[in-house]
Amino acid sequence: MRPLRRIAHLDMDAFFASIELLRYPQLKGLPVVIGGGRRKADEALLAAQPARDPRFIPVADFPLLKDYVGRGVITTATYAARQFGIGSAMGMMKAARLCPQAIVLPVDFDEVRKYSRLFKSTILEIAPLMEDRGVDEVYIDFTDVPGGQREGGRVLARLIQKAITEATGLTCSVGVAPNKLLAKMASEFNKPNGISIVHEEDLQGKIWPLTCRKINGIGPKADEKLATLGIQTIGELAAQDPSFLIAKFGKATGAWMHEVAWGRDDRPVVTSSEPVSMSRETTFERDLHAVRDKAALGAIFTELCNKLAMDLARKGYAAKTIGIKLRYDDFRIATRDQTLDGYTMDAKTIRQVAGQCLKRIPLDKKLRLLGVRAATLEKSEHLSKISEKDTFQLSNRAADQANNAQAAPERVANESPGDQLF
DNA sequence: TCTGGGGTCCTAGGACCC
DNA sequence: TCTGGGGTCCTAGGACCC
Repeated sequence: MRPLRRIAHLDMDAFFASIELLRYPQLKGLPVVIGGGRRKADEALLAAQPARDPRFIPVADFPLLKDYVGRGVITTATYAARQFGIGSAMGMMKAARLCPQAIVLPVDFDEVRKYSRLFKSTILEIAPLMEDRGVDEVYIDFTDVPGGQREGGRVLARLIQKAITEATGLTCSVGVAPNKLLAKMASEFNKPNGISIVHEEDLQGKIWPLTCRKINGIGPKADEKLATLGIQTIGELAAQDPSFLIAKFGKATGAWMHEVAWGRDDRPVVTSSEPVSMSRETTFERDLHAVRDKAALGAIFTELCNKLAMDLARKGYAAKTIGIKLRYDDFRIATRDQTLDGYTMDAKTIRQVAGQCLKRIPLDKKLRLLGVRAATLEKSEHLSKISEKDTFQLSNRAADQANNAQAAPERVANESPGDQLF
């Protein structure tokens, strides 16, 4: 008889912050927030107050550092900091208001990577089918692993949780359920350091009372739209006619909503996947203008292209599509991209094509972010040797499209800042 | 006092081809 | 000559996630 499908979702508790608490045990129990990992901001943090332990800076002192780190966000907050309403992705300045005494630490990416590898390798020694969902999160297929069926998966979950804590000194939360959708929700039931088991028959009792927002894939927009339709909980969503949801949200999304509300999800645990795109982007310390800050922007742009080329080379990929992204001072985002005839991983080529993309965007408003993206990737060893010249010739179609874009009415002929800049 | 950086997937329209 | 339908590629934007 085929065993029941048991899928686990595991995520590390307050990962970035917990790593720092291991290093500085004297901070245990205190509100601590971790910065957003902007290199300039981290350097400023470390340099700010050499008289004290330079890393222990209360967030209240952040306004003094505003010129350097004012645009930072929080990656993780300790549970003590969360008591004050501080959470991930919150701006540093807002955190400073909510809890002025909270200690701010910069992200130590080397440490994060080290612990990430450690907890994943610990899992793999016990359960081979693991899907990577980021530095601090995985799905695990328990179905055929010894202990994976005992007590609905609790026995194996306990074993893995214990092994991770022994290997890393950190805690994690685990949910085990018939599929990824329910496992992800279950892992949130008992944080931190918890285990939750969900069975198919728990749908009505444990899942339907939750708000729709708890579904992985329903974000703020969909949640708001559901609310305007009078649908708050997953149970209310399940009660809707599929055709109603399809009429409101479109064929794919509407049908999907109905399925997940009934706890149905047959996505497999995927142990490896090919990247779809790679990108580099940066938010400037102050908003920049295409004309007035031409030199600074140009240097940043070239740097991003160089880094992207290095990323491609390091990971062994070449790209056929090069694109750019920018964010205006009003937070609106614009993107442009261009597909080449061949593949490239060359920094100069990337810079040139990205520069042409930039020329197709109106640059009248100030910018706060610039990014460069490589897509339509291919493993570079799969590619036959193509001469560099050929790789960046635009296809006729791409060239036509670029020309059409240049002729577009929103573009100010000849006087576009893009022309002056590039 | 706002709001990082790196991703994935979906939609929709137009070009182009059969 | 007119008309239509399907399939694929390309581009832009947006929602969502970690």
